[in-house]
Amino acid sequence: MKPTTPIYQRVADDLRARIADGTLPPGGKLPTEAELRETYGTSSRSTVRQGLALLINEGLIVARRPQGYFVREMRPKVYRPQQDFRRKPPEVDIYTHLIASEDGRKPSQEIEVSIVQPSTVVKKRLGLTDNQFVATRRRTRFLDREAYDLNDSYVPLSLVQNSDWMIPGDVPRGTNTVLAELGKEIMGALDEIYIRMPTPEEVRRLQLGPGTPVAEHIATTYTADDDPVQVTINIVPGDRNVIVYERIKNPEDFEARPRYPWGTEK
Amino acid sequence: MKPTTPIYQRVADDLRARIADGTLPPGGKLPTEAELRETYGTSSRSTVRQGLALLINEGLIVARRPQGYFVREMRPKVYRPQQDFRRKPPEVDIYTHLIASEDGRKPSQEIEVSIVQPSTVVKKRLGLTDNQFVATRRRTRFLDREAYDLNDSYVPLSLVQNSDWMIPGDVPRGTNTVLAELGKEIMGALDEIYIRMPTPEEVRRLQLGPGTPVAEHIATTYTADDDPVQVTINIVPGDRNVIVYERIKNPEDFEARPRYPWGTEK
DNA sequence: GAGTGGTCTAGACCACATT
DNA sequence: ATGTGGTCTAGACCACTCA
Repeated sequence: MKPTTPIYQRVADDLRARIADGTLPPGGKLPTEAELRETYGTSSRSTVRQGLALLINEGLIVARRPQGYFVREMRPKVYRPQQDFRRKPPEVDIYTHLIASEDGRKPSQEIEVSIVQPSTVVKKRLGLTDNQFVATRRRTRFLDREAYDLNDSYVPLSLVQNSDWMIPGDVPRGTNTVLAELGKEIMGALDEIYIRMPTPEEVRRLQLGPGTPVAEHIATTYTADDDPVQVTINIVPGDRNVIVYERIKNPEDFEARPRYPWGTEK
Repeated sequence: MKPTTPIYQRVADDLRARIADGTLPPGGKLPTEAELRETYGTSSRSTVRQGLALLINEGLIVARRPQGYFVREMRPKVYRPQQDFRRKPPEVDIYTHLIASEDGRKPSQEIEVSIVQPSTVVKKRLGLTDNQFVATRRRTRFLDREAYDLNDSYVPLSLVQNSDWMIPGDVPRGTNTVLAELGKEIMGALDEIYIRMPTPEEVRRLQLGPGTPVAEHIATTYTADDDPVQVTINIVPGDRNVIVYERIKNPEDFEARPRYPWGTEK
């Protein structure tokens, strides 16, 4: 009956409990590997490191060489409201301005426009055949220099060739307005949210710490006659965002709705 | 300039590439630790294990002792549609029936009802003072025996005392109907979605593999006069779910909307 | 019984930030 | 210069499943 819990598990469990009850506060310093080795009997260095690795992968602590291990501080989360789709379609390029008004931090973005072969994910959602190309706007968006999401939009090339959509910079009136001028007014959208660990590429672009999962948010927008127009793939780091949706029975009540009222902490 | 990449990184990078390009298909067997040790020169066992640990934490592989390491197979994702809030409020307890009709798998759930002191998360959203208690329905929901989410609802105790809400079983007409009968008709909701790694408790209850992140979905429902009624906290494992929302400009078009049409794979 | 991964030991040398 | 974590070596014993 007695499957004595491994030493590295006890290390992780004890430290996790001390983090949970506040004995080790956010930003606080953990014992060094040498100290832990002593605390938990004469175990070897890799054993305590194995325990610490668990906590790193849970996103609870970070290692800062050569200062030691520290309890991770959650940066304030970004308010990411779902736009009211009943009054106006979502405007992707004015996102940063929306956020700027909610928060003291300065938004900026890097935009890169190109023509590519669509991935199967994009192809399937736009209903494309094999030899059709798509135009893509790849954005990395920052708040006070810190990257806070990746946002790549795709539309069939035939649709936007020679339009403002292809301008490699901010489109002040919003890309959806451009699409409306091209006869593709957005009337609805389907959002899919996948939860997963980031790829190494995403870790690099978003400077993610270990143990930070992401949401992959795929939004497909449609015209009134169910014609898919644009696919947007949004990579949202879990440690600096909360995704907020509002649902309401009667759209006319919208003004009275509670916005996201809980500030920066859950 | 040449910071030679560590051996364990090369192990992880190579294997990750082979998984990405399909050389190692889902369910396929990786080389054993001994084989990898040989492939990457005379390195020691812990070195290759360190590389494999990276892939495990990325959710790409699993270790099955004593068969070896295998590429993780994504189980078909559960369709989790956003109910149409404009026609009827969400009915939490008939969730399982909704899903049963979309999918061949058999749903079941365990429900436990109790009275507790609210956590700060719940207290804040329900606007409670310090000495108010809440009633809670904790559910673990299964599909073909596999747990696929945790769903805990909270309402002020004063509201539902002696009502059907407290029945520790399925409430066929839905808990929101019960609340409506108590004078609290749900007219809107605010959804927050946090992305994070699971707690050990969640790992246990959902039998999560390493490297599986979760979404914590907090839904707060309101009456027409902005009175919070119920908080539901839903823990959604990332490896067996996709969260789907639909947005639409004109509610009357709803019937024509595209549902989630992409089956079990992204 | 053979082979797998799980746990652990007892060292080594290194890069790096702070003192 | 010191002490930290990062990487690596070269073993050990164990539990478990499969042939």
